[in-house]
Amino acid sequence: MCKREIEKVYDPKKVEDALYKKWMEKDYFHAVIDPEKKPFTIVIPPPNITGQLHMGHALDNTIQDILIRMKRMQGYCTLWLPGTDHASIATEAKIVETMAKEGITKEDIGREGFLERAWKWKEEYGGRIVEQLKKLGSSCDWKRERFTMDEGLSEAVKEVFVRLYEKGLIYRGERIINWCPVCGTSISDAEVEYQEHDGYFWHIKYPVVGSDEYVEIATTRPETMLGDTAVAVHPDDERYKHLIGKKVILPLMNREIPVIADTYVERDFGTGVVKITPAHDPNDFEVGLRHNLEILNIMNGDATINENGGKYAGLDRYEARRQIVEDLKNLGLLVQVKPHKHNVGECYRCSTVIEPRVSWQWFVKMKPLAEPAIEVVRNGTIKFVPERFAKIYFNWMENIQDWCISRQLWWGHRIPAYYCDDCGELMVARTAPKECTKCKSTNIRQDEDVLDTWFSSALWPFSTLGWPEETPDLKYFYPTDVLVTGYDIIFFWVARMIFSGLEQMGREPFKYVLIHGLVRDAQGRKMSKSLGNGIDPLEVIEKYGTDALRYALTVGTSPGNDMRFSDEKLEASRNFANKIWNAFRFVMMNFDDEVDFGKVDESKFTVGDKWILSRINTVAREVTENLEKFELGIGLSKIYEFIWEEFCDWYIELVKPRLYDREAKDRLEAMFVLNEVLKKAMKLLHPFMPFITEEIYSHLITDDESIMISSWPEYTDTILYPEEEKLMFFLMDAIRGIRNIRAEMNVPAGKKVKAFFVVKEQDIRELVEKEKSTFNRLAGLSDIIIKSDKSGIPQDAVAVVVEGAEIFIPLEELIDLKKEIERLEKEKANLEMELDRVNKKLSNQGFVSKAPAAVVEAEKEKLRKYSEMYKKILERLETLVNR
RNA sequence: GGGCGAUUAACUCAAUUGGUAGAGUGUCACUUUGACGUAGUGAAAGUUAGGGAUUCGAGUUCCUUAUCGCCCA
Repeated sequence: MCKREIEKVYDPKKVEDALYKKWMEKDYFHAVIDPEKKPFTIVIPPPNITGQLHMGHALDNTIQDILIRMKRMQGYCTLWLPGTDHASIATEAKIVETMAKEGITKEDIGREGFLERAWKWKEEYGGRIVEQLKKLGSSCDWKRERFTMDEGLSEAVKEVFVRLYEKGLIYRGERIINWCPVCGTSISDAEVEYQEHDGYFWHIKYPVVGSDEYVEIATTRPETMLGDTAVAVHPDDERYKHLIGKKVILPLMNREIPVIADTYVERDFGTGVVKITPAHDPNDFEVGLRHNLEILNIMNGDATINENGGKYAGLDRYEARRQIVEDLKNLGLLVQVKPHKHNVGECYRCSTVIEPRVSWQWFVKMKPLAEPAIEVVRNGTIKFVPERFAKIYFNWMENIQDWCISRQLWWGHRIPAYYCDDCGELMVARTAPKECTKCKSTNIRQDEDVLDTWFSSALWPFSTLGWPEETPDLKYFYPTDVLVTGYDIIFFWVARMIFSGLEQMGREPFKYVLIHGLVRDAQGRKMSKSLGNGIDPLEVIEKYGTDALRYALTVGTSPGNDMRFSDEKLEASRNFANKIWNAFRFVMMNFDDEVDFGKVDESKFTVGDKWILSRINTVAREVTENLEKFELGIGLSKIYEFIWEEFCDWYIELVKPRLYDREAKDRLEAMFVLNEVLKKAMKLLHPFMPFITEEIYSHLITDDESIMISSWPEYTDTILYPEEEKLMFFLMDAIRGIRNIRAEMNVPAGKKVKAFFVVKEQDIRELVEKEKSTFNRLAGLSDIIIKSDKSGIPQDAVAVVVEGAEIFIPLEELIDLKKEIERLEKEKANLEMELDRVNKKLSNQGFVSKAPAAVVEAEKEKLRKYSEMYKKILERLETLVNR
């Protein structure tokens, strides 16, 4: 160890980047398969290449890094596999946007040209977020970094598509899907968000053919009537029974459409008559199938009315709505317009109102895949943490519809399906067929569509490890251990990884799903681009350092709950880093240049030495347990309290004289304990605050090249000193008691006072004798007189009653008798309350017979202790009052 | 409409087999003591949203009401 001047204030900038660089150079993040070791694997939720690091990423990756770093130190072969997602829709939109600025459209440059641009964009900006992840200290195995459109991962996508197709689990069909007119593509059910809108119910009359009767229907989307192919009533509805089988005239279009009976109709809702538009409503589509109705598509991809819409063709959907309502009104067919709140589906990306629309798409048949995926969570093979998220998962999986996977986009994995233009044959193949398998024509073309981004990320836990190749990585690291993510993508991603892993690998993709909440702003609002209330993690790092950011994101949080993020929290975090730094600084300043711990004599260990060694040992056990149960917030608090309160406030204060006195006979032992405890504390803290702990550790006396690859502190029975813990408890209790009295009696801070310690127990007596100077120093005493009874103690003294001793401080003229009596009365009342509570408990038969013996024993011990203290207080009061 | 979560000190949150409610911030008083004022010492602050049940014992389990938030339909 080299002694040197250490800055008074910790400056993260001076160490963080350099340390990360060192770790990279030393290759510590890289996992090398070792059959002797157990693997521990996490795959990163791949951020979008278009993304900018936000607090959500910071939290998610901090949690993963904490788990990974602990496991690495515990000796697992630890792999944290990083990578990025091509984010089909988001990326395509981004590139279209930049092209628009140059006045170019996709169509201008064509598919090839567009993809060229997209890849160029990816090469240029796709790595940005990866660099930002590094600023967080993430110990990812960058040598294994993957991208969802890598060659290997693309192979995996093709392979899965073909396999599912061959098993009949992927099919192409003309079905109703969610269409986003702005993104210009279909999206899956999961990608639709429902938002309450203020709308209207338009009540419209449809004339019945061959009578002067009308039926009245109510609709929230009148423009869809252009595509009506029936009206429906409930089969048991007496009001309309006579109309079933008849026809009505569809106004404006003047088409005759049938009146059908279907139990889907709710008699009590609206008028009890429903218009049926199979091409533009999911429920109507089902009705249409049951009744073999015509599917009449009236809309183009950009949500304008198509040629099937008669005179309304070419109008935007909302303009068409306006005109249709106007026309109906003029025809006298509009009965009434009622305001109506209803939920409207919006595109999760661009918030455009979704248009349900029938079209040819590719689907994954979900039922057979969902069943085993439900089972593995049901039977505990995969556990959600916290458990309640399993319910959300079940709810979704049990009600799942087939998954629409085709997207009308160019950026993504192109669907490996081919059509023969001569005979119409459909071919699904891993490699493009040269000729039609049926008619041998070479006139074939590939499907234009690409796959949903989530189709490829669903394969992430195994595609990144080399699948479909049987790679050593795959064999060793799969299934992975924990997946860490926010609750917002359970449906999008977690669920799909589970069924994909089970289907392709025959095994679950991970054992635990650790769910965290959202990071909100100081007012509790969701951080969003549009609100502009987002806090940039990189700015935070710049200002407070990465360790402070990570601490602030972890402390006092519990899994699955949202958290607020504020400057106050960051300041507290930074202060903690500074506190640690100064504790370390103290140690460094007092170490000798040459220290030989080989000469340490354990018999010279003081009560304080043994106490702190015993405590860090226990803390190590507790923190390990917390981390293994994913209780990161609790674990971190324990380390915090240990370092700040036990190590800094007490141990360092205790040990100072032994260091200042260069001749002290137990100076070496003090240095040893400081080094030892700081080492362990840094190790326990390292997963949370990797940089400062590494920096400090590198200056401590160790055999390790880096804290990152040092061994995790393990609890051992041999470093457990209950007797010393008890004595230290007395020491701290007594000192606190004296300090308290001094403050209450307004004794000037610098004034030293004499104290009498009345002690009965031998071990405490010995402690006070041995640690006399400690008491003097920390409690502001000038002298301590140890006695076994109260004889000879001046009357005008204040009394401090603690467990194990009665301490008297003669304050002479300083004492205010009235005040002292008041104080003692207050204490008496407190003790009476405690005694009352304990007595009630112990006199309760139920408690004594049913509570665990240890709990009863603890209460008895309290009774003994409080009675003793109570007795002393009474005596004291008596002497003062009788004076 | 169904489900889930939250409601704890002035503020923000913890409290994971049910065993006398804790922290950070803030507040008040004192302290230029040789690691740290991004600090130290001491203090004040809570009928754990309301009601009920189970239990020897409930912030924790169950039921119910209220308010807020989220997810699903």
